[in-house]
Amino acid sequence: MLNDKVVTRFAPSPTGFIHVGNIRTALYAWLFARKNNGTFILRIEDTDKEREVEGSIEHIQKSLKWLNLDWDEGPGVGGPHAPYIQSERLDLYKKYANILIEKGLAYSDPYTEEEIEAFRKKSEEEKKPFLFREHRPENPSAWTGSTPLRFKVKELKRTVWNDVVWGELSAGPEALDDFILIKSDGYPTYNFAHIVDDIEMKVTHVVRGQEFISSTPKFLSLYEAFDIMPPLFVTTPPIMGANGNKKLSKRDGAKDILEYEAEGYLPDAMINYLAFLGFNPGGEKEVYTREELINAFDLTKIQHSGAQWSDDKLNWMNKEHIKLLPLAEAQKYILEYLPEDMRYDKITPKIIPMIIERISKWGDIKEMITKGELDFFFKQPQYPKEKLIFKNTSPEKISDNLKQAEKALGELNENDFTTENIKSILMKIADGLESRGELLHPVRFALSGMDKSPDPFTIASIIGKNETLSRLQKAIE
RNA sequence: GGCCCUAUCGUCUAACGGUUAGGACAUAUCCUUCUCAAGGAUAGAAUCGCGGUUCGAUUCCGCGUAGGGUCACCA
Repeated sequence: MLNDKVVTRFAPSPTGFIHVGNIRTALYAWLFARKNNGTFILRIEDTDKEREVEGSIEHIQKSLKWLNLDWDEGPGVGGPHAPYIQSERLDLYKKYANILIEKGLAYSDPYTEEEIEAFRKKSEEEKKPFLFREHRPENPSAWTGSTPLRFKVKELKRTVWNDVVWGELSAGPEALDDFILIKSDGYPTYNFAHIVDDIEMKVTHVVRGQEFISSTPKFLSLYEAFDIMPPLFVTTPPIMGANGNKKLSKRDGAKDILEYEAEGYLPDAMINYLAFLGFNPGGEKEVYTREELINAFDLTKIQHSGAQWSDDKLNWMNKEHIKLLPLAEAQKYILEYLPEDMRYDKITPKIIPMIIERISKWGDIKEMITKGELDFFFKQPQYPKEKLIFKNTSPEKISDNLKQAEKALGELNENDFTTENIKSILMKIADGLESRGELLHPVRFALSGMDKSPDPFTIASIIGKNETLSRLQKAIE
Protein backbone atom coordinates (compact mmCIF):
# COMPACT_ATOMS: atom_id res chain seq x y z
CA MET A 1 0.00 0.00 0.00
CA LEU A 2 2.71 2.46 0.89
CA ASN A 3 4.48 2.03 -2.38
CA ASP A 4 1.32 2.51 -4.36
CA LYS A 5 0.70 5.66 -6.27
CA VAL A 6 -1.19 8.19 -4.18
CA VAL A 7 -4.89 8.31 -4.96
CA THR A 8 -7.19 10.80 -3.27
CA ARG A 9 -10.75 11.71 -3.97
CA PHE A 10 -13.39 14.34 -3.41
CA ALA A 11 -16.79 12.76 -3.08
CA PRO A 12 -19.56 15.31 -2.64
CA SER A 13 -23.25 14.55 -2.78
CA PRO A 14 -25.27 16.57 -5.27
CA THR A 15 -27.49 18.31 -2.76
CA GLY A 16 -26.87 21.87 -3.88
CA PHE A 17 -23.89 24.14 -3.99
CA ILE A 18 -20.64 23.42 -2.23
CA HIS A 19 -19.30 25.88 0.31
CA VAL A 20 -15.83 26.75 1.51
CA GLY A 21 -15.77 23.99 4.11
CA ASN A 22 -16.36 21.30 1.51
CA ILE A 23 -13.95 22.88 -0.88
CA ARG A 24 -11.10 23.00 1.59
CA THR A 25 -11.32 19.27 2.11
CA ALA A 26 -11.20 18.87 -1.66
CA LEU A 27 -8.27 21.26 -1.78
CA TYR A 28 -6.24 19.25 0.73
CA ALA A 29 -6.92 16.04 -1.18
CA TRP A 30 -5.96 17.77 -4.43
CA LEU A 31 -2.79 19.35 -3.02
CA PHE A 32 -1.66 16.03 -1.64
CA ALA A 33 -2.29 14.23 -4.93
CA ARG A 34 -0.50 16.90 -6.92
CA LYS A 35 2.44 16.99 -4.57
CA ASN A 36 2.92 13.25 -4.94
CA ASN A 37 2.16 13.02 -8.65
CA GLY A 38 -0.87 11.05 -7.64
CA THR A 39 -4.42 10.80 -8.86
CA PHE A 40 -7.26 13.02 -7.77
CA ILE A 41 -10.71 11.57 -8.33
CA LEU A 42 -14.05 13.33 -8.37
CA ARG A 43 -16.87 11.02 -7.42
CA ILE A 44 -20.51 11.91 -7.05
CA GLU A 45 -22.30 10.28 -4.13
CA ASP A 46 -25.93 10.48 -5.15
CA THR A 47 -27.44 7.63 -3.20
CA ASP A 48 -30.05 9.78 -1.52
CA LYS A 49 -32.42 10.57 -4.30
CA GLU A 50 -34.71 12.59 -2.05
CA ARG A 51 -32.14 15.18 -1.14
CA GLU A 52 -30.71 15.50 -4.59
CA VAL A 53 -30.88 18.94 -6.16
CA GLU A 54 -30.97 19.21 -9.91
CA GLY A 55 -27.96 20.82 -11.52
CA SER A 56 -25.72 20.15 -8.54
CA ILE A 57 -23.30 17.95 -10.42
CA GLU A 58 -22.63 20.69 -12.95
CA HIS A 59 -22.39 23.25 -10.18
CA ILE A 60 -19.82 21.18 -8.31
CA GLN A 61 -17.71 20.79 -11.42
CA LYS A 62 -17.94 24.50 -12.10
CA SER A 63 -16.78 25.25 -8.59
CA LEU A 64 -13.75 23.00 -8.86
CA LYS A 65 -12.93 24.39 -12.27
CA TRP A 66 -13.03 27.94 -11.02
CA LEU A 67 -10.39 27.09 -8.43
CA ASN A 68 -8.43 25.10 -10.99
CA LEU A 69 -8.72 21.95 -8.93
CA ASP A 70 -8.55 19.56 -11.85
CA TRP A 71 -9.54 15.93 -11.43
CA ASP A 72 -7.84 13.05 -13.19
CA GLU A 73 -10.82 10.74 -13.03
CA GLY A 74 -14.48 11.53 -12.71
CA PRO A 75 -17.44 13.07 -14.47
CA GLY A 76 -16.45 14.74 -17.71
CA VAL A 77 -13.06 13.09 -17.94
CA GLY A 78 -13.87 9.44 -17.37
CA GLY A 79 -11.24 7.01 -16.17
CA PRO A 80 -10.53 3.33 -15.58
CA HIS A 81 -13.19 3.01 -12.88
CA ALA A 82 -16.03 4.76 -14.68
CA PRO A 83 -18.79 5.56 -14.08
CA TYR A 84 -18.01 7.98 -11.25
CA ILE A 85 -21.59 8.57 -10.24
CA GLN A 86 -22.77 6.15 -7.59
CA SER A 87 -26.31 5.79 -8.86
CA GLU A 88 -24.77 4.27 -12.01
CA ARG A 89 -22.80 1.71 -10.03
CA LEU A 90 -25.61 -0.13 -8.23
CA ASP A 91 -24.63 -3.56 -9.57
CA LEU A 92 -21.25 -3.19 -8.00
CA TYR A 93 -22.69 -2.57 -4.55
CA LYS A 94 -24.98 -5.59 -4.98
CA LYS A 95 -21.96 -7.68 -5.82
CA TYR A 96 -20.13 -6.59 -2.68
CA ALA A 97 -23.31 -7.05 -0.63
CA ASN A 98 -23.56 -10.64 -1.83
CA ILE A 99 -20.03 -11.31 -0.69
CA LEU A 100 -21.03 -10.26 2.79
CA ILE A 101 -24.25 -12.29 2.68
CA GLU A 102 -22.28 -15.36 1.67
CA LYS A 103 -19.87 -14.80 4.51
CA GLY A 104 -22.81 -14.53 6.88
CA LEU A 105 -21.95 -10.92 7.60
CA ALA A 106 -25.10 -9.30 6.28
CA TYR A 107 -28.75 -9.99 6.90
CA SER A 108 -32.20 -8.77 6.09
CA ASP A 109 -33.67 -6.26 8.52
CA PRO A 110 -37.13 -7.60 9.45
CA TYR A 111 -38.45 -4.56 11.29
CA THR A 112 -40.75 -1.84 10.13
CA GLU A 113 -39.69 1.77 10.57
CA GLU A 114 -42.20 2.10 13.41
CA GLU A 115 -40.72 -0.82 15.26
CA ILE A 116 -37.24 0.60 14.99
CA GLU A 117 -38.50 3.95 16.13
CA ALA A 118 -39.93 2.25 19.21
CA PHE A 119 -36.58 0.62 19.97
CA ARG A 120 -34.88 3.94 19.64
CA LYS A 121 -37.34 5.67 21.89
CA LYS A 122 -36.93 3.01 24.56
CA SER A 123 -33.17 3.41 24.52
CA GLU A 124 -33.55 7.12 24.83
CA GLU A 125 -35.81 6.74 27.85
CA GLU A 126 -33.30 4.43 29.45
CA LYS A 127 -30.57 6.97 28.66
CA LYS A 128 -28.66 4.41 26.69
CA PRO A 129 -27.37 4.77 23.17
CA PHE A 130 -29.50 3.00 20.61
CA LEU A 131 -27.78 -0.03 19.10
CA PHE A 132 -29.53 -2.04 16.47
CA ARG A 133 -27.41 -5.07 17.14
CA GLU A 134 -29.17 -5.52 20.49
CA HIS A 135 -32.30 -6.27 18.50
CA ARG A 136 -30.64 -8.48 15.93
CA PRO A 137 -33.17 -11.10 14.72
CA GLU A 138 -32.33 -14.71 15.46
CA ASN A 139 -33.29 -16.26 12.15
CA PRO A 140 -33.61 -13.54 9.55
CA SER A 141 -35.26 -14.56 6.31
CA ALA A 142 -33.27 -14.40 3.10
CA TRP A 143 -32.78 -10.91 1.76
CA THR A 144 -34.96 -10.20 -1.24
CA GLY A 145 -34.01 -6.60 -1.82
CA SER A 146 -37.22 -5.05 -0.55
CA THR A 147 -35.99 -4.68 3.04
CA PRO A 148 -32.83 -2.99 4.28
CA LEU A 149 -29.72 -5.12 4.30
CA ARG A 150 -27.71 -4.78 7.45
CA PHE A 151 -24.10 -5.44 8.23
CA LYS A 152 -23.51 -7.97 10.97
CA VAL A 153 -20.78 -6.89 13.35
CA LYS A 154 -18.65 -9.93 13.96
CA GLU A 155 -16.60 -8.95 16.94
CA LEU A 156 -17.32 -6.33 19.56
CA LYS A 157 -14.02 -4.80 20.49
CA ARG A 158 -12.23 -1.56 20.97
CA THR A 159 -11.14 -0.12 17.63
CA VAL A 160 -7.77 1.55 17.37
CA TRP A 161 -6.51 3.17 14.24
CA ASN A 162 -4.04 5.71 13.08
CA ASP A 163 -5.01 8.99 11.51
CA VAL A 164 -2.44 10.88 9.47
CA VAL A 165 -3.40 14.17 11.08
CA TRP A 166 -4.49 13.23 14.58
CA GLY A 167 -2.31 10.24 15.31
CA GLU A 168 -3.77 7.34 17.22
CA LEU A 169 -7.54 7.36 17.62
CA SER A 170 -9.73 4.82 19.28
CA ALA A 171 -13.32 4.09 20.19
CA GLY A 172 -15.05 1.51 22.35
CA PRO A 173 -17.33 -1.27 21.09
CA GLU A 174 -20.38 1.00 21.44
CA ALA A 175 -19.22 2.65 18.23
CA LEU A 176 -19.87 -0.57 16.36
CA ASP A 177 -23.33 -1.49 15.20
CA ASP A 178 -25.28 -3.36 12.55
CA PHE A 179 -25.65 -0.45 10.17
CA ILE A 180 -27.59 -0.49 6.94
CA LEU A 181 -25.67 -1.41 3.79
CA ILE A 182 -28.47 -1.21 1.27
CA LYS A 183 -31.65 0.71 1.78
CA SER A 184 -35.08 -0.66 0.97
CA ASP A 185 -35.14 1.49 -2.15
CA GLY A 186 -32.18 -0.46 -3.51
CA TYR A 187 -29.62 2.29 -3.11
CA PRO A 188 -26.61 1.67 -0.89
CA THR A 189 -25.97 3.89 2.10
CA TYR A 190 -23.00 6.23 2.16
CA ASN A 191 -21.40 3.99 4.78
CA PHE A 192 -21.34 1.11 2.35
CA ALA A 193 -21.03 2.70 -1.07
CA HIS A 194 -18.07 4.93 -0.35
CA ILE A 195 -16.09 2.00 0.98
CA VAL A 196 -16.82 -0.18 -2.02
CA ASP A 197 -15.80 2.68 -4.28
CA ASP A 198 -12.66 3.52 -2.35
CA ILE A 199 -11.66 -0.14 -2.61
CA GLU A 200 -12.46 -0.32 -6.32
CA MET A 201 -10.79 2.98 -7.13
CA LYS A 202 -7.75 2.05 -5.06
CA VAL A 203 -7.93 5.20 -2.97
CA THR A 204 -4.88 5.42 -0.72
CA HIS A 205 -5.72 8.50 1.37
CA VAL A 206 -9.24 9.33 2.47
CA VAL A 207 -9.34 13.04 3.24
CA ARG A 208 -12.49 14.11 5.03
CA GLY A 209 -13.91 16.21 7.83
CA GLN A 210 -13.81 15.24 11.47
CA GLU A 211 -17.53 14.53 11.54
CA PHE A 212 -16.55 11.11 10.22
CA ILE A 213 -14.29 10.18 13.11
CA SER A 214 -17.12 8.62 15.08
CA SER A 215 -18.15 6.36 12.25
CA THR A 216 -14.65 5.25 11.34
CA PRO A 217 -14.86 2.09 13.50
CA LYS A 218 -17.85 1.05 11.40
CA PHE A 219 -15.89 1.61 8.23
CA LEU A 220 -12.96 -0.36 9.58
CA SER A 221 -15.17 -3.28 10.51
CA LEU A 222 -16.35 -3.36 6.89
CA TYR A 223 -12.82 -3.40 5.54
CA GLU A 224 -12.13 -6.22 7.93
CA ALA A 225 -15.17 -8.11 6.70
CA PHE A 226 -13.87 -7.84 3.15
CA ASP A 227 -10.41 -8.73 4.39
CA ILE A 228 -8.98 -5.65 2.70
CA MET A 229 -6.40 -3.21 4.05
CA PRO A 230 -8.08 0.10 4.77
CA PRO A 231 -6.69 3.30 3.25
CA LEU A 232 -5.02 5.95 5.38
CA PHE A 233 -7.41 8.39 6.99
CA VAL A 234 -6.70 12.08 6.85
CA THR A 235 -9.10 13.97 9.07
CA THR A 236 -9.51 17.70 8.60
CA PRO A 237 -10.78 20.13 11.25
CA PRO A 238 -13.96 22.11 10.67
CA ILE A 239 -14.16 25.71 9.52
CA MET A 240 -16.16 27.81 11.95
CA GLY A 241 -18.44 30.68 11.06
CA ALA A 242 -17.06 34.21 11.35
CA ASN A 243 -19.25 35.23 14.26
CA GLY A 244 -19.33 32.40 16.69
CA ASN A 245 -17.89 28.99 16.96
CA LYS A 246 -20.37 26.95 15.05
CA LYS A 247 -19.17 24.82 12.24
CA LEU A 248 -19.69 26.59 8.96
CA SER A 249 -22.77 25.21 7.28
CA LYS A 250 -25.31 26.24 4.73
CA ARG A 251 -27.77 26.85 7.53
CA ASP A 252 -25.47 29.37 9.14
CA GLY A 253 -25.01 31.31 5.99
CA ALA A 254 -22.03 29.56 4.45
CA LYS A 255 -21.77 30.87 0.95
CA ASP A 256 -21.60 29.03 -2.32
CA ILE A 257 -17.96 29.02 -3.33
CA LEU A 258 -18.97 30.46 -6.69
CA GLU A 259 -20.24 33.58 -4.96
CA TYR A 260 -16.63 34.40 -4.26
CA GLU A 261 -15.94 34.17 -7.94
CA ALA A 262 -18.78 36.59 -8.58
CA GLU A 263 -17.40 39.00 -5.98
CA GLY A 264 -14.13 39.05 -7.80
CA TYR A 265 -11.74 36.97 -5.76
CA LEU A 266 -8.80 35.30 -7.44
CA PRO A 267 -8.80 31.51 -7.41
CA ASP A 268 -5.18 31.38 -6.26
CA ALA A 269 -5.91 33.75 -3.39
CA MET A 270 -8.91 31.70 -2.33
CA ILE A 271 -6.84 28.55 -2.38
CA ASN A 272 -4.05 30.18 -0.43
CA TYR A 273 -6.42 31.50 2.21
CA LEU A 274 -8.37 28.27 2.46
CA ALA A 275 -5.27 26.12 2.71
CA PHE A 276 -3.91 28.24 5.55
CA LEU A 277 -7.17 28.06 7.44
CA GLY A 278 -6.27 24.87 9.23
CA PHE A 279 -2.82 24.27 7.86
CA ASN A 280 0.54 25.95 8.27
CA PRO A 281 3.84 24.76 6.83
CA GLY A 282 5.82 26.66 9.48
CA GLY A 283 7.85 29.77 8.91
CA GLU A 284 6.54 33.26 8.42
CA LYS A 285 5.70 33.29 4.74
CA GLU A 286 1.98 33.43 4.15
CA VAL A 287 1.43 34.39 0.56
CA TYR A 288 1.96 31.30 -1.54
CA THR A 289 1.50 30.75 -5.24
CA ARG A 290 -0.24 27.59 -6.34
CA GLU A 291 3.07 25.88 -7.07
CA GLU A 292 4.56 26.91 -3.75
CA LEU A 293 1.49 25.64 -1.98
CA ILE A 294 1.75 22.24 -3.61
CA ASN A 295 5.42 22.01 -2.65
CA ALA A 296 4.87 23.12 0.93
CA PHE A 297 1.83 20.97 1.56
CA ASP A 298 2.19 18.43 4.32
CA LEU A 299 -0.68 16.39 5.75
CA THR A 300 0.93 16.19 9.17
CA LYS A 301 0.83 19.97 9.49
CA ILE A 302 -2.93 20.17 9.32
CA GLN A 303 -4.46 21.62 12.50
CA HIS A 304 -6.55 19.67 14.97
CA SER A 305 -9.10 22.24 15.95
CA GLY A 306 -11.56 24.37 14.06
CA ALA A 307 -10.61 27.74 12.60
CA GLN A 308 -12.82 30.76 12.35
CA TRP A 309 -13.50 32.23 8.95
CA SER A 310 -12.29 35.79 8.42
CA ASP A 311 -13.33 37.96 5.50
CA ASP A 312 -10.70 40.50 6.54
CA LYS A 313 -7.88 38.09 6.10
CA LEU A 314 -9.30 36.74 2.87
CA ASN A 315 -9.50 40.28 1.49
CA TRP A 316 -5.92 40.96 2.51
CA MET A 317 -4.81 37.71 0.93
CA ASN A 318 -6.63 38.53 -2.27
CA LYS A 319 -5.00 41.94 -2.47
CA GLU A 320 -1.60 40.33 -2.04
CA HIS A 321 -2.36 38.02 -4.93
CA ILE A 322 -3.61 40.89 -7.06
CA LYS A 323 -0.25 42.53 -6.49
CA LEU A 324 1.47 39.41 -7.74
CA LEU A 325 -0.52 39.52 -10.96
CA PRO A 326 1.20 40.78 -14.12
CA LEU A 327 -0.30 44.14 -15.09
CA ALA A 328 -1.75 42.82 -18.33
CA GLU A 329 -3.50 40.06 -16.44
CA ALA A 330 -4.93 42.50 -13.90
CA GLN A 331 -6.12 44.72 -16.71
CA LYS A 332 -8.05 41.85 -18.25
CA TYR A 333 -9.94 41.32 -15.00
CA ILE A 334 -10.55 45.02 -14.44
CA LEU A 335 -11.96 45.56 -17.90
CA GLU A 336 -14.72 43.09 -17.12
CA TYR A 337 -15.89 45.29 -14.29
CA LEU A 338 -15.77 48.63 -16.10
CA PRO A 339 -18.81 50.02 -17.92
CA GLU A 340 -18.64 50.24 -21.72
CA ASP A 341 -17.62 53.93 -21.86
CA MET A 342 -14.65 53.42 -19.57
CA ARG A 343 -13.52 50.18 -21.07
CA TYR A 344 -11.77 51.02 -24.31
CA ASP A 345 -10.78 54.61 -23.70
CA LYS A 346 -7.10 55.54 -24.00
CA ILE A 347 -7.26 56.66 -20.37
CA THR A 348 -8.19 53.19 -19.16
CA PRO A 349 -4.73 51.58 -19.07
CA LYS A 350 -3.41 54.55 -17.11
CA ILE A 351 -5.88 54.22 -14.27
CA ILE A 352 -5.26 50.50 -13.73
CA PRO A 353 -2.50 50.91 -11.11
CA MET A 354 -4.59 53.47 -9.27
CA ILE A 355 -7.54 51.06 -9.19
CA ILE A 356 -5.41 48.17 -8.01
CA GLU A 357 -4.16 50.27 -5.13
CA ARG A 358 -7.69 50.89 -3.94
CA ILE A 359 -9.40 47.50 -4.09
CA SER A 360 -9.05 44.16 -2.41
CA LYS A 361 -11.24 42.30 -4.88
CA TRP A 362 -12.45 43.07 -8.39
CA GLY A 363 -16.02 43.56 -7.19
CA ASP A 364 -14.85 46.64 -5.29
CA ILE A 365 -14.56 48.36 -8.64
CA LYS A 366 -18.35 48.45 -8.83
CA GLU A 367 -18.37 50.40 -5.61
CA MET A 368 -15.77 52.83 -6.89
CA ILE A 369 -17.92 53.49 -9.92
CA THR A 370 -21.05 54.00 -7.83
CA LYS A 371 -19.20 56.51 -5.67
CA GLY A 372 -18.05 58.37 -8.75
CA GLU A 373 -14.42 57.70 -8.03
CA LEU A 374 -13.64 56.91 -11.64
CA ASP A 375 -15.89 59.20 -13.68
CA PHE A 376 -13.68 62.27 -13.54
CA PHE A 377 -10.88 60.53 -15.39
CA PHE A 378 -13.12 60.32 -18.42
CA LYS A 379 -15.14 63.48 -18.33
CA GLN A 380 -15.22 67.00 -16.97
CA PRO A 381 -16.41 66.80 -13.33
CA GLN A 382 -19.22 68.85 -11.85
CA TYR A 383 -18.41 71.25 -9.06
CA PRO A 384 -21.28 71.02 -6.58
CA LYS A 385 -21.65 74.35 -4.78
CA GLU A 386 -21.68 72.89 -1.26
CA LYS A 387 -18.24 71.46 -1.85
CA LEU A 388 -16.79 74.67 -3.23
CA ILE A 389 -16.12 76.20 0.13
CA PHE A 390 -12.53 75.94 1.26
CA LYS A 391 -12.03 76.85 4.85
CA ASN A 392 -9.84 79.82 5.77
CA THR A 393 -9.27 80.81 2.18
CA SER A 394 -11.09 83.47 0.21
CA PRO A 395 -12.49 82.73 -3.26
CA GLU A 396 -10.22 85.42 -4.70
CA LYS A 397 -7.14 83.82 -3.24
CA ILE A 398 -8.14 80.43 -4.60
CA SER A 399 -8.78 81.88 -8.00
CA ASP A 400 -5.34 83.50 -7.95
CA ASN A 401 -3.68 80.28 -6.94
CA LEU A 402 -5.42 78.33 -9.66
CA LYS A 403 -4.36 80.91 -12.22
CA GLN A 404 -0.77 80.56 -11.07
CA ALA A 405 -0.99 76.80 -11.43
CA GLU A 406 -2.57 77.08 -14.84
CA LYS A 407 0.14 79.40 -16.03
CA ALA A 408 3.01 77.30 -14.72
CA LEU A 409 1.59 74.06 -16.09
CA GLY A 410 0.88 75.72 -19.39
CA GLU A 411 4.57 76.27 -19.82
CA LEU A 412 5.27 72.58 -19.42
CA ASN A 413 5.85 70.70 -22.64
CA GLU A 414 3.16 68.17 -23.54
CA ASN A 415 5.74 65.37 -23.52
CA ASP A 416 7.03 66.40 -20.12
CA PHE A 417 3.58 66.33 -18.58
CA THR A 418 4.46 63.59 -16.11
CA THR A 419 3.42 63.06 -12.53
CA GLU A 420 6.91 63.92 -11.29
CA ASN A 421 7.20 67.17 -13.28
CA ILE A 422 3.72 68.31 -12.38
CA LYS A 423 4.39 67.59 -8.76
CA SER A 424 7.63 69.57 -8.67
CA ILE A 425 6.02 72.55 -10.39
CA LEU A 426 2.93 72.64 -8.21
CA MET A 427 4.89 71.98 -5.05
CA LYS A 428 7.16 74.91 -5.79
CA ILE A 429 4.15 77.22 -5.96
CA ALA A 430 2.48 75.60 -2.98
CA ASP A 431 5.54 75.96 -0.80
CA GLY A 432 5.39 79.74 -1.34
CA LEU A 433 1.94 79.86 0.17
CA GLU A 434 0.85 79.88 3.76
CA SER A 435 -0.09 76.23 3.45
CA ARG A 436 0.24 73.84 0.55
CA GLY A 437 -3.43 73.03 0.86
CA GLU A 438 -4.33 76.49 -0.43
CA LEU A 439 -3.17 75.37 -3.83
CA LEU A 440 -3.29 71.59 -3.85
CA HIS A 441 -6.82 71.27 -2.59
CA PRO A 442 -8.37 73.63 -5.17
CA VAL A 443 -6.32 72.09 -7.97
CA ARG A 444 -7.30 68.58 -7.00
CA PHE A 445 -10.90 69.66 -6.68
CA ALA A 446 -10.77 71.34 -10.06
CA LEU A 447 -9.54 68.12 -11.61
CA SER A 448 -11.74 65.63 -9.78
CA GLY A 449 -14.69 67.48 -8.29
CA MET A 450 -14.32 65.10 -5.35
CA ASP A 451 -13.63 65.52 -1.65
CA LYS A 452 -11.49 62.45 -1.73
CA SER A 453 -9.51 61.40 -4.73
CA PRO A 454 -6.03 60.45 -5.86
CA ASP A 455 -3.50 63.27 -5.72
CA PRO A 456 -3.74 66.08 -8.32
CA PHE A 457 -0.38 65.25 -9.93
CA THR A 458 -1.44 61.73 -10.82
CA ILE A 459 -4.82 62.85 -12.12
CA ALA A 460 -3.27 65.62 -14.21
CA SER A 461 -0.75 63.33 -15.81
CA ILE A 462 -3.43 60.79 -16.62
CA ILE A 463 -5.91 63.15 -18.21
CA GLY A 464 -3.17 65.08 -20.01
CA LYS A 465 -2.16 68.68 -20.46
CA ASN A 466 -5.08 69.98 -22.47
CA GLU A 467 -7.74 68.52 -20.26
CA THR A 468 -5.92 69.66 -17.14
CA LEU A 469 -5.70 73.25 -18.31
CA SER A 470 -9.28 73.24 -19.46
CA ARG A 471 -10.50 72.00 -16.10
CA LEU A 472 -8.45 74.57 -14.25
CA GLN A 473 -9.92 77.24 -16.47
CA LYS A 474 -13.40 75.97 -15.88
CA ALA A 475 -12.85 75.90 -12.15
CA ILE A 476 -11.58 79.47 -12.12
CA GLU A 477 -14.78 80.54 -13.80
C1' G B 1 -26.90 11.58 28.14
C1' G B 2 -23.06 7.73 25.82
C1' C B 3 -18.75 7.74 22.80
C1' C B 4 -14.82 10.60 20.41
C1' C B 5 -11.82 14.94 19.79
C1' U B 6 -9.72 19.86 20.77
C1' A B 7 -7.59 24.11 23.80
C1' U B 8 -1.24 29.95 22.44
C1' C B 9 -2.91 37.51 21.39
C1' G B 10 -9.98 39.56 19.27
C1' U B 11 -8.83 36.14 14.67
C1' C B 12 -5.33 32.66 11.67
C1' U B 13 -1.03 30.59 13.54
C1' A B 14 4.87 29.61 14.97
C1' A B 15 7.92 27.75 18.82
C1' C B 16 13.79 19.33 19.41
C1' G B 17 11.24 20.11 27.35
C1' G B 18 15.36 25.74 27.91
C1' U B 19 12.94 31.91 23.12
C1' U B 20 12.49 38.85 26.00
C1' A B 21 6.48 33.14 23.59
C1' G B 22 7.66 34.87 16.96
C1' G B 23 4.74 36.25 12.50
C1' A B 24 0.16 37.65 9.87
C1' C B 25 -4.99 39.81 9.84
C1' A B 26 -7.68 43.37 12.58
C1' U B 27 -7.14 47.77 15.98
C1' A B 28 -4.50 52.36 17.64
C1' U B 29 -0.68 56.06 17.05
C1' C B 30 3.13 58.29 14.16
C1' C B 31 5.80 59.25 9.37
C1' U B 32 4.89 60.27 4.08
C1' U B 33 0.61 63.42 2.33
C1' C B 34 -4.36 69.31 0.99
C1' U B 35 -7.74 64.56 0.90
C1' C B 36 -8.34 59.17 -0.32
C1' A B 37 -5.44 54.89 -1.31
C1' A B 38 -0.83 52.56 -1.09
C1' G B 39 3.74 52.34 1.63
C1' G B 40 6.91 52.68 6.17
C1' A B 41 7.44 52.69 11.61
C1' U B 42 5.66 51.88 16.52
C1' A B 43 2.19 50.10 20.28
C1' G B 44 -1.26 47.25 22.91
C1' A B 45 -2.73 42.13 22.82
C1' A B 46 -2.05 35.12 24.29
C1' U B 47 0.08 29.81 26.52
C1' C B 48 -8.08 27.99 30.01
C1' G B 49 -7.63 26.42 35.62
C1' C B 50 -5.54 23.13 39.36
C1' G B 51 -2.26 19.37 40.46
C1' G B 52 1.89 16.11 39.03
C1' U B 53 6.73 14.46 36.33
C1' U B 54 11.32 17.46 35.61
C1' C B 55 16.94 21.41 37.43
C1' G B 56 13.40 23.54 33.95
C1' A B 57 6.59 22.63 31.08
C1' U B 58 3.09 26.31 25.88
C1' U B 59 5.23 21.45 25.05
C1' C B 60 4.63 15.18 28.83
C1' C B 61 0.72 12.97 32.48
C1' G B 62 -3.97 13.36 35.54
C1' C B 63 -8.31 15.97 37.01
C1' G B 64 -11.46 19.95 36.16
C1' U B 65 -13.52 23.76 32.79
C1' A B 66 -14.86 25.37 28.08
C1' G B 67 -15.69 24.31 23.01
C1' G B 68 -16.46 21.00 18.81
C1' G B 69 -18.06 16.35 16.50
C1' U B 70 -21.21 12.06 16.49
C1' C B 71 -25.09 8.75 17.99
C1' A B 72 -30.50 8.20 10.47
C1' C B 73 -33.34 3.48 5.33
C1' C B 74 -28.25 11.83 5.30
C1' A B 75 -23.84 12.14 3.36
